[in-house]
Amino acid sequence: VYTIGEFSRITGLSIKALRLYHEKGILVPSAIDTESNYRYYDSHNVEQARIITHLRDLQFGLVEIADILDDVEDDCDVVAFFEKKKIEISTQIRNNLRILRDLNTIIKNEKGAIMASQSTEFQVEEKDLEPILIAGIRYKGKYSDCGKYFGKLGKSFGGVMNGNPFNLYYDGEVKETDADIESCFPIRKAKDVEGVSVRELPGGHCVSLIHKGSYETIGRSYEKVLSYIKEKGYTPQLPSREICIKGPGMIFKGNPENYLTEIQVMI
Amino acid sequence: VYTIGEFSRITGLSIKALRLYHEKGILVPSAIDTESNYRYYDSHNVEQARIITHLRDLQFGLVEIADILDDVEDDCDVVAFFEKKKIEISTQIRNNLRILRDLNTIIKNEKGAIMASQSTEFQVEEKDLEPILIAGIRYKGKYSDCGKYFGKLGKSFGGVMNGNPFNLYYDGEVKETDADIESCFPIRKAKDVEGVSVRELPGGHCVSLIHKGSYETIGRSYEKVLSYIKEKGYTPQLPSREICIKGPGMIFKGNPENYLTEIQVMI
DNA sequence: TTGCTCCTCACGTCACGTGAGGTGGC
DNA sequence: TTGCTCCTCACGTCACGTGAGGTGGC
Repeated sequence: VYTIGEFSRITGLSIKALRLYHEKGILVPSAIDTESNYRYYDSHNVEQARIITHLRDLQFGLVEIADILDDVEDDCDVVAFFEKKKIEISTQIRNNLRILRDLNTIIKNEKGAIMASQSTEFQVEEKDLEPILIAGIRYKGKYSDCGKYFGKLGKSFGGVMNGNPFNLYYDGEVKETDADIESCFPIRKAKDVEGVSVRELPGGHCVSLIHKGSYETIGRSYEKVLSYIKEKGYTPQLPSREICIKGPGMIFKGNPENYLTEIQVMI
Repeated sequence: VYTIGEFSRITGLSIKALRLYHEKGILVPSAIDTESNYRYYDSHNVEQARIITHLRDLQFGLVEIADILDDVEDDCDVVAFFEKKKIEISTQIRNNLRILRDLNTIIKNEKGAIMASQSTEFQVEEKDLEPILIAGIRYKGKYSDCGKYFGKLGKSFGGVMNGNPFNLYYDGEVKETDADIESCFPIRKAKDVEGVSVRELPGGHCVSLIHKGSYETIGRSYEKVLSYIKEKGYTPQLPSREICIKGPGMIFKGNPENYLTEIQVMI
């Protein structure tokens, strides 16, 4: 026979837990001193404790453990309980995997934005772009519609998105409304979705500038890009690209002063 | 402006939850009637509620949400919180996957045992056995040592175990102690482990009988098998196999009266 | 006397849910 | 008057942990 302290050390269950299990009738000491109320445990209790610990490790609650202990004396009878628990655990796992995906998406986005805002002084520069696989939805409307379309794309391509969203502008001029826009996501794997164009966007040489601040002031950055192109004697090509490096976040809207948009004009 | 009921319907947060968030300072109504203490919410609150809901979906507790809301106004600043949460969630997933594996193992074992005990009337019968890939540890000792060796094998081959554990007996006679035993598990995939023999156990024709009850009475079942073999004029071959269809369970010891052991003697 | 072990309350944690009991406007 | 909405306590859930305050034997 063991005192509660010894028994706690043997079983790895805390004294507080043991008192609780006693109170709930889950693990009753083999003897209790009527004078002092001291609890005394025996080797049969050790076996019970092993079972309880095992069930607790499998995420069973004390009430469930009590039920199992009452109804079951053989592993056979436990199968129904376990099937139920299996469903619970599977649900938890699925949910946690979703959370992990969401967290990763946000972290990746934000890290990209932080790096972009540190690494560059927002000068006009020339770049070579690789071809990329994209999914895009083309429509006539205004810039602010793009959030809606990014949302749509996100639903269909959530798992295979592979970089920041961007818009393609097919108009030669700036149009406030009725503009010809394609909202796109780089993706890892092609997939057929109704109303979405999945294709490879060709690479090439371009002139690029990162615009800092609200979208409303992007005109000034565009002017810089276009005057640079003129100066160098390049021929700008449509569509132009606007990559959303940092816009309103998934969680917070953030301060528009800190939004980052990269303008790319192919030449 | 909305009353708490309207706001609850808009945001999908319960009235009780909204009152709690108010109390905790996480989501404070834009106005409160000094007379009636009625809470009134506005569109800014709707945006706050969206953020809170999103964070709650990502398994953040209310205290963490309060911290984030205090410290953060841009998704950038949230990365540290999210990295931490990512570790938490990953740990949960790993743990849940382990639980799922454990549950599946027990369920599979018990279902097998239930089927075995229903499908047969425990008659001596002849069977053809397929060759199987096994991992085994051979030792000299007594039957009751095998639990220890099954435990060892379980640790090394936990992920690839593929059926019930069994013992091979290399002695022609029954020995209480100092018997030549190999404790084995069928496995799905070979793996090199120190002190463990991994190999294919050949198939063939055998005489089989399921023994019901404690191991101590298995001698009688053996006699039945051997007299059947003699009757038929077969030549028994070593080692004989004893498959533990149902023994002491992972959780409960169960009643030895219900233990099932299949004896197989190759001929 | 000190240190150790045991005991019994009672309260805290977490994110609410569930009443009870009452108010005010339609 | 009835039904609806809002309010404030206060208590329950879950599996313990954390004291407080006291006992008994070495």
